[in-house]
Amino acid sequence: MADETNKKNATVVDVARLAQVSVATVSRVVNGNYSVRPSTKARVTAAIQQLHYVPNVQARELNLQHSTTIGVVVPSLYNMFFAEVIDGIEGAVREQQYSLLFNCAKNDPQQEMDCIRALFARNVAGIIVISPNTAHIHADFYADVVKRTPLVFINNGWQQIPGASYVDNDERQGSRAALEYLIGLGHERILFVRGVNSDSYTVKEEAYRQVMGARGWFDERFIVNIGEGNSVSTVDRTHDMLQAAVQDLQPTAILCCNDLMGVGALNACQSLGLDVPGDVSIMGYDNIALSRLVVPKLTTMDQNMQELGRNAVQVLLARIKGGKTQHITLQNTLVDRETTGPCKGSF
Amino acid sequence: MADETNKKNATVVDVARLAQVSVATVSRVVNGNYSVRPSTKARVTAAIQQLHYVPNVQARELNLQHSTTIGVVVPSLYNMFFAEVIDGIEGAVREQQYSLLFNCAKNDPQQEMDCIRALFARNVAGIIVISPNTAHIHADFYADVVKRTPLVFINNGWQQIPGASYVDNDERQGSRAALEYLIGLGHERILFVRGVNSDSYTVKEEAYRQVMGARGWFDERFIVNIGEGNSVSTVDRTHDMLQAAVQDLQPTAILCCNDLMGVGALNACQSLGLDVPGDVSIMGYDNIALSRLVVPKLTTMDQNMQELGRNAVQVLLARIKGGKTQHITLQNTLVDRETTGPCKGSF
DNA sequence: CTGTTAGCGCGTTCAG
DNA sequence: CTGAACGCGCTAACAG
Repeated sequence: MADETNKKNATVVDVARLAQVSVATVSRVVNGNYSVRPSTKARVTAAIQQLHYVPNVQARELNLQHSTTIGVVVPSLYNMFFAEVIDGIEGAVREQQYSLLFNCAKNDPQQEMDCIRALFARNVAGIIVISPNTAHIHADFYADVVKRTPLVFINNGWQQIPGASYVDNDERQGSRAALEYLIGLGHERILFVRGVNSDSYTVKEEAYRQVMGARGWFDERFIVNIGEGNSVSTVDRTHDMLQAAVQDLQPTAILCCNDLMGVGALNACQSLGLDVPGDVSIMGYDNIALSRLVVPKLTTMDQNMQELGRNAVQVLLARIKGGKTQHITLQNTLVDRETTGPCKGSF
Repeated sequence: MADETNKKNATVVDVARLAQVSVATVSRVVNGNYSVRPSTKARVTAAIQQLHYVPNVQARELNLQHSTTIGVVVPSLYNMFFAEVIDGIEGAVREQQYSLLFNCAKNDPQQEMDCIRALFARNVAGIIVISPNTAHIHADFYADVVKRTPLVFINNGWQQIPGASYVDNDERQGSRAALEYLIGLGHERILFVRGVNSDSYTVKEEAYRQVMGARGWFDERFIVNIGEGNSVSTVDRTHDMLQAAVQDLQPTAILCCNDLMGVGALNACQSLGLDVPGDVSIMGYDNIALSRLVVPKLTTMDQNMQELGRNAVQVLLARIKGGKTQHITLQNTLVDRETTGPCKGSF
């Protein structure tokens, strides 16, 4: 009822005055770290209620010299992969009572650096960078960042920065597993579809060369590079480029570096009138929601994005609290759905 | 060279000491709001460089009594709709040199309120809530929020909170336009697909009833409710439920309340061996990336998510700077792609 | 043009 | 158990 229509938010001083105590006492009941006589505690609590008092975290952090905000930088929001990783991060961050400062670099190295700098100024306790563009950023830059604040990279295979932590997937092993699975189904003519501008494509291609080469099946022409691999247009470009490749090379299976390409491959086969998986088997990589939305549902390798995010938070927080840097590697697991099946021989 | 390996970040005091000036002078060159003799300015600048000094925004804001952080609350990240709106928000926020505190309510009203409270404690300058769950939250709650901080709702049709701002799409008009388009193509037997737990479905259904009723074509059975409409499983559930409905009712066109349902409808028709758009036309709503990824590409109504986000930021900032609340309504425009075509009569 | 000082909101000594 | 005073990093007001 005695509702203060005062615009300004209440502070410890206001509460102290109303409760007839000192600001120190207010602080004590708010934080509950020192004993306070029950009767005065009650008075303070009442005052807090009445004033709708909420402690100012900024002021507290300034005083305590320690932040409870962590920053995250992501290259784009247009690949669900990132959205799902962020979802994992956000959940873990909230559980720990931290807050999340969100920045999107829009696939631009310059903006990526700007984001990091902005985060510094905000006095974050640590930073998580998803799929950083380290190929286009001075190595010194992140080396300097690490001197200032704990840093965790998610899915960065390009270069190691001493002092940073890493949470990755073992995409080399995952790619091998995918290929072995296809081979187990009887496939030999396996097309490999990759993109540009990400180290992960290269890692996967190496696995492909090795597995196929060991069996004497490797053929350079079976590697198709469809260019930019992380945008919406990736699907269409894959669709277009693969129609020709499939007709020329007559593969019985196609392994794609991500699900966007996987869907593009699926569309291409359907445009060609081929049955999937009757005539040709298709595998994606990532297991983003999209892979479950198409018909037939895409068989893929799960990059467990949620876990990527949760692990990154855990590693970061451990580091913030004085622990060491870590390098966690998760295993990709195969999600067997509807686009793969036994090889029926040539078609 | 003289690289201070000191863990602590440099402060104005450090810079002042090194440059042999007072802290006030440092502040002046940093903010450039008062004139400083070029020679001393140079000394200060040099010291800043040498110390890698970055102003502490938290401290500045505490002093200035005004925040440059805005908070955003989103119900989920698993519908690309939200990801794209956030993308718009993030871009606009950065342009204005503000930062974004990100919170995900995971479709839970309780968590939605917790997010808002956490934002208060962080002393945000204002808050944007996307598709709030006002149906399950005390009206008082948001009424109180507005007393403390500027608030903008994106896509909230449920209830008006005095003192809040709104950025919406005119989904009523958009739905009418969609129907008129279908009718112009010769369709009369138009199935309407909706979900639960969002006011937007009801708005669209009203438009459907009105447009169809005016022509004497309305039939209650042509309204199909597929339940939860914003999750990944929405597509599958629509797929399942629509197969029966399409066989029973023999529609020549299907209007869906969002693209997830649109894709489900497309899958259903294809499972039935029907040609889209030859046998039946399908329209989605939203124009999320997914609508461009399926084959054939989905005709849909564009909710211009980017603009939703950018407008929300603009409205919020205007309010923060002392302006009035606003209510902006955007128009949905039709995106004519490959799932709609002229009605060939019954099939 | 430059230096000194007060105070933003808070938690924590240190005295009582 | 409680209160007074200090300082976190910064900017604005006021002197010089």
